[in-house]
Amino acid sequence: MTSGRSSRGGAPTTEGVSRTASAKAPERGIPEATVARLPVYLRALITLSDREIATCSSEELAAAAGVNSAKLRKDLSYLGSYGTRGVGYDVEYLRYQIAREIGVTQDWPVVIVGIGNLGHALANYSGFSSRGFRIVALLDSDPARHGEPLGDRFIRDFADLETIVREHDVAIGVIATPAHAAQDVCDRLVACGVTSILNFAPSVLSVPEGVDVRKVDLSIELQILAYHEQRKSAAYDADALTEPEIAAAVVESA
Amino acid sequence: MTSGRSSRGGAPTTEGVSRTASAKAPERGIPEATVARLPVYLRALITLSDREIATCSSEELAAAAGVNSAKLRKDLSYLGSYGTRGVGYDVEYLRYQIAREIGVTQDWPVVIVGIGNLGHALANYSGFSSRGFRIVALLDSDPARHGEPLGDRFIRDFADLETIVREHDVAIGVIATPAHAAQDVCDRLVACGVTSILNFAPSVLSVPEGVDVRKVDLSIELQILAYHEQRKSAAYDADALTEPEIAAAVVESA
DNA sequence: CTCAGTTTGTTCCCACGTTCACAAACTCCT
DNA sequence: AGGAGTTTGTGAACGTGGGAACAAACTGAG
Repeated sequence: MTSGRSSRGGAPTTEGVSRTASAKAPERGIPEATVARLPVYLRALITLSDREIATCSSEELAAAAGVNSAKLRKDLSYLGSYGTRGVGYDVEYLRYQIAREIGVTQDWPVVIVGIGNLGHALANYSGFSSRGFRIVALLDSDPARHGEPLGDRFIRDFADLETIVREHDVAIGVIATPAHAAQDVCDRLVACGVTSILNFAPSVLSVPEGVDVRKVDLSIELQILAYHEQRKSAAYDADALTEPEIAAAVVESA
Repeated sequence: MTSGRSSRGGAPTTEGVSRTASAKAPERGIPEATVARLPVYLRALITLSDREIATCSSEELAAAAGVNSAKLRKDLSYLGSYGTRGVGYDVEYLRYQIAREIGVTQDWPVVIVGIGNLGHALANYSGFSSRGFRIVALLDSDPARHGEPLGDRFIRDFADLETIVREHDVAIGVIATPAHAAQDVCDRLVACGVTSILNFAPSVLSVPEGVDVRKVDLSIELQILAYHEQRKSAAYDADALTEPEIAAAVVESA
């Protein structure tokens, strides 16, 4: 078990207290960056598993996941020592361990709020159900949509939210409404006891402590690409100019 | 005017050389984390602008964008000195400067490949067109879908890709196909000269140097939420156990 | 003009994340 | 058994990012 530890963090600057309340003492603490990659590793392992590959090296798995092998090994080391030196990783075993660590070995009931174009796409998305996420309700505030069949469910009234959340013990909510409705929906979800929210609406949500929000913003992703694309073109332009011309252009733009 | 001054950059820590070769010397280098936030600031400024607010402080803008004000000021400082001390930022002016820096003051033709549920949602998404992104083609390899109207376009054959890309000088492609088709589509896009790709398919794309890929993966986002959700529950469980019991449980699971 | 009040731009420092490089631990062959 | 070859797990160096704090630069009142 290598009780050593040490080296991590090192300076307990703002901690000191810590032991105050109850738990929180060990805080196994898998870094956030690692958590974000675990699902990628899991998918790569599932692919290998489907191809009936029993064992793989960190190099192979890293290639399948699109990362550097040293990073992969360090990431996996936060979970424990699940590999064998000189051999590699057992695909099925590692797959199970990662799935357990992420929590996808259990069933997660999910509600989707806002059944427009995106909501339809989400409701039909097979990637949800295949990873332990079960859509228990599709909610919309527009009465014209109530009762409409979608996937293996029917669209229901957003007013039924609280009943549904309590009945199915829902912890995760997906917001796919227009931006102007997102904060209201979010507040309602939180009030019902939902503590994790995936937000597709282009708006900043404010939530109380203890509630996690992740946002997916299509427009922002495109803008980031546009920025880099613009710089690629600018690099060409810069090559076409001599240094004095660059200096002149800089002054001009100021 | 403030001709001289500058003061940008400040600490030439690891630079020193820099002046060596031709271009690449200045390399204004906005940090990636900052680039990812600029679209958020832009959206916040547009909201303020719509409310006819002429000026705002870093504190106000930071609140609207959901970030810390020191971080916001530092981010903006990479673009230049666009604020006035003791006053704040001119909303319209800053809005324009950020839009120009990101590149959304110009028009970006975009093709979407794979018109399933998600492709439909993307084609109808207003956030694209409102930020300078113009969808010039919706492509799918399924002949049954060709000619189908969607938004203000018709679905066309994927085989037309090269013609369309050359005709409209498309630099950005969106992949919304099933996972198994994504790498092929990606290769075709790259071969036609597309250098920025937004990938919605749950697969790792490999591209040559110089091509940017960003991925949006709904399933991964949910899994990250599930991980944190699981730990919240685990915290409760831990509270219910005494320390020896925790130790026992840990050993057992290993 | 001067002074008090306000807000930006920047510096400094710490925490986090990435990568290299290598010892430890395993397999396989002779 | 022993040694060569392979691959993991991790220590250490490096780079990036975040936040507190403060000097610089502005406004406005007297």
